[in-house]
Formats: sequence, C-alpha cells, structure tokens
Amino acid sequence: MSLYTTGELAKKCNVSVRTVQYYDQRGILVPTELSEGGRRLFSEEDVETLQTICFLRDLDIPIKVIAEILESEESKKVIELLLNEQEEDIQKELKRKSEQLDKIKGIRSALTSFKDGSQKTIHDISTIMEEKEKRRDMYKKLLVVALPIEAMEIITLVLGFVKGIWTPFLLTLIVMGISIYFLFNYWYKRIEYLCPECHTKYQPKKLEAFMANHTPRTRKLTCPTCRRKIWSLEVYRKEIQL
Amino acid sequence: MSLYTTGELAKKCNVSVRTVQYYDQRGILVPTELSEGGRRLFSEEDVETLQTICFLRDLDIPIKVIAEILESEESKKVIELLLNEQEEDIQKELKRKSEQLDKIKGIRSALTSFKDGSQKTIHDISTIMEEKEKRRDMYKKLLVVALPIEAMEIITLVLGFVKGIWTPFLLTLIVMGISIYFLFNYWYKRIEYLCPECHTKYQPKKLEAFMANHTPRTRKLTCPTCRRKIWSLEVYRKEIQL
DNA sequence: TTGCTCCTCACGTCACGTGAGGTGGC
DNA sequence: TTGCTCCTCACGTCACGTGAGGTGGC
Repeated sequence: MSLYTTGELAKKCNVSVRTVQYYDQRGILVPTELSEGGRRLFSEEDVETLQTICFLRDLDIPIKVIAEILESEESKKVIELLLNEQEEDIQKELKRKSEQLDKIKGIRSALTSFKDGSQKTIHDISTIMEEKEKRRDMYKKLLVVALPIEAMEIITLVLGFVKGIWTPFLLTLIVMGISIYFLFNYWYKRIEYLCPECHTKYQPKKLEAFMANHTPRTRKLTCPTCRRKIWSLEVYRKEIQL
Repeated sequence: MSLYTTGELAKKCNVSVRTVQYYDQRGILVPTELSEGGRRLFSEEDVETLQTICFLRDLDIPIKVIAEILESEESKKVIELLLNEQEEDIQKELKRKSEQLDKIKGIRSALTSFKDGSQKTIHDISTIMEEKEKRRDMYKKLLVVALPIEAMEIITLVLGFVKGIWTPFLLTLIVMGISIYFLFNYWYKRIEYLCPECHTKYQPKKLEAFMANHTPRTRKLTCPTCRRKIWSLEVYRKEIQL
C-alpha cells in the first residue's frame, strides 16, 4: 500500500504543506505512520480524511467542530444539527453581505452630491444612511394620507365634468389645502438639510423650503452658514423639533 | 467644550472600551487630550471620527484602509476606487455564501440515503457533491440528443394516426432504438454506484442497471460487496472507463 | 555531494476579547 | 476610604502563512 509524504498529500488535496502540518497539530489528520527520520507518512485513508476536512472547511465549519465530527461516530442527527447551525450562520452572513452592498450603492449615489471625499463627507454620508429608513418610513406615511385625498380630487373632478356637480370637488379642494398644510408641517419638523459645501446641518425657511426646486433626495436651498444657494441633502432629524 | 472619557465614548458609539483603546493604538482614533493621570479624553470631533470608523468597519473595510482614508484628504475618486474594491470582495463572499447554502441543502438530501453519519458517509457525500455538476452536464447532453428523437416519435405517431402513413414512425422507432443503445452506453460508462451500506463504489451489471427501479439520484441495485439489494447513489465517475 | 523535501520552533496576520495587576478620580 | 473607571502589558482567538535553521532521503 502506497504512502504519501506531506508534500504529496498536500498536492493531491490542493492545500499547503503547512495546512497538513497544522491539521496534524490540531489532531484531525494524524499520519498513519512516521518514518525513522520523523517524517509524516499518510495512507489512502488519511487522504479521504483530508478530503472530508476540506469539504467541511469549504463550508466554513470550524476545526473544533470538524474534530467532533471525526472523533465520535456521529449519528446523522448530530450532523443534521450541525448543518442547521451552520446554515443559520451562513444565512446571517448572506444577509449582512447584501446589506453591505446596498450601503455601498447608497454611498456612491450620496457621494455625487459632495465635491470632496473628506472625512466630513464620509461622516455626513454615514449620518444620512443611518436615518435613511426612518426617512423612507416618514414618506410612506405621508403618501398613505396624501394618496386617498389625491384620488378623491381626481374622482370629484371627473364628476364635475361629467355630471356638472362641482360641490364635491370644491370641498375636496379645501380638504386638500388643509392636508397639505399639515403634511408640510409634519414633514418640515422631521427633516433638515445638509450643506455639501460646508458640512453643516440647517433648517431652511419654511417658505423657501416650500417653493424650492428639488429632487427626491436634495433641494436647492440657501445655506445659512456659507450663504451659498446649493443643492443640499435632505436628512431625517435625530431629535424631532416641536 | 465637553470631553468624553474612553468609557463614555465607547458607550456613545456602542463599542467596547477595548475597541476604543485598540483604535488609538492603531493610530486612527488619537484622543484630543490626555489627562494628567494619562487618561484619554475625546472631543466631539473624535466622536465623529469614531462614528466614521464604525460606519466603514460595518462594511468590513480593514483598519489599514480606514487609516488611509482618514489620514490623507482623499479625493472622491480614491474613495470610489476603494468602494469598488470592497464591493467586489463582498460580491465574491456573497457568491461563496450562497454556494455554501446550496451545498448544505445538497448534503441534507444526500444524507437521507445513508443510514449513519460516519466519516465514510460524509466523504461519500463530498464525492457526490464534487461531481454533481459534471453529472448534471452529462444528463443535459443526453437530453439534447434524446428530446428531438422523442419529439419526432410523437409527431410521426400522430402522423400515423391522422394520415395512416406509418413508415416515418417505424423508421423513427428504429432510430430511437439505436439511440437508446448508444445513449445507455454513454451513460453507463460515465456513472457508477455507491452503496450506502458498505460505502463502496461499484459498476452494476448492464442488464440490471437497465431494468432496475430508480429515482433521479438513486437506483435499486445489488451491491457486489455486501450482496444487498439496496437503493444506491448514482455518482459521476472520475475516470471514465472505456 | 547536491538539490529537494521535510522537520520543528516561533513569530506574523486580523480585530479585537479577556484577564492581571496597578492606579486615577469622584 | 470605597467603588468605579481607566491604564498598560500580555496572552488568547482563528486558521493558517512565512521565514529560520536544521535534517532526511533520493
């Protein structure tokens, strides 16, 4: 029966010599024989063991756990349990990684609003990202209120044209005016703006905020610190001002 | 201006005291002041720095890279490059993790065919998993050849019924017979079976293999080693026997 | 004898965690 | 004075990688 030296085994299983030595040290790949000169000699069975180890390591199963599996003649149930645990860990990691990807995409798009990539800029972006979900939730709430009113407006408008009954439309118009007032105030209390030039947060004046040109994430406002009229980033406030 | 002690800063940013000390040691969070007793005192600016560090660390950006970002007033382009690199790494990890999940699912379903969870069983499963793709590719090839013939068979059969012309059907039947012979041989040379009882690989007899009851992954065959008629697992051969 | 392989320390990597033993500050 | 916090070593974790300096085996 042919025996393998450390190097031969390593090459056969596509690992480093050091890895084979390390697995011996950890007690999960003890050579069948030792030569007189103290060199490790591995049997075919050892090859299978190393293959099994590599297979399990590919799943990021820690060496301690592999040792447990190899030592005791584990029942299927124990292995299934280990697999379940491992699967959970991997699922978590998977979730983390895809959240990281989302974050990176968010950073990229936020970065376009700033002109430098200084520490301040990164910190500003981190602030934006942290409050991102809260901001999104706020907009959802606004929509939930605004959409039905908008729909009513259209319906009553059609009613007006078709049937010539204009009272519902006018009533809805009043309701809409009042809603816009309250929604705007709700929104105004919950957001502030970040100047991409001087990295300060500020509240715009109500009228300017209401009238200003804007995109979903930015608004062209005058920064009270650097006095520039600039596309500023909308940020959800940590402390809501009442 | 209020200064924070190590513990206060740590609590504020949700990290351990040791982490704050470590970041100081690594030179990315040097305290603004030191008290007479040698205690670290951190300013508001330091809080922002730590927040920035935590933000970048959440993306698994190594401390060395964070140091580079913080030290030099990096331009946006450098940061974009770093983000691209990081995104690639994360993409790779993401791919690895989802492959691991697939593997675990594969192991689970393979495990049901074995009655124990011994080292041999795990090794057998690893063998199966490794050759899984090759086996799948082989079946795809078989299908590519078999499906058109099967289709022809149906078409000519319909033709026979509708028009009463049976010659095409009979010709296709002959072609099909010949194809089955060659496809079977092609398949037979490329697979072998693994006995879940005694963990040996064997080639079944041609006739038995042809006639045996089977599922997509197993076939009820007589193992030549342990003499049992048992549901054995189909494995793609490493060396194709000619 | 000459390469090549292998051996065992033993330190390095990475981002901290975990004591130990001592001290600052209220 | 008593807790509590903080300090600096310094070792532990994890799975190896990387020399150093020495030797086995063809």
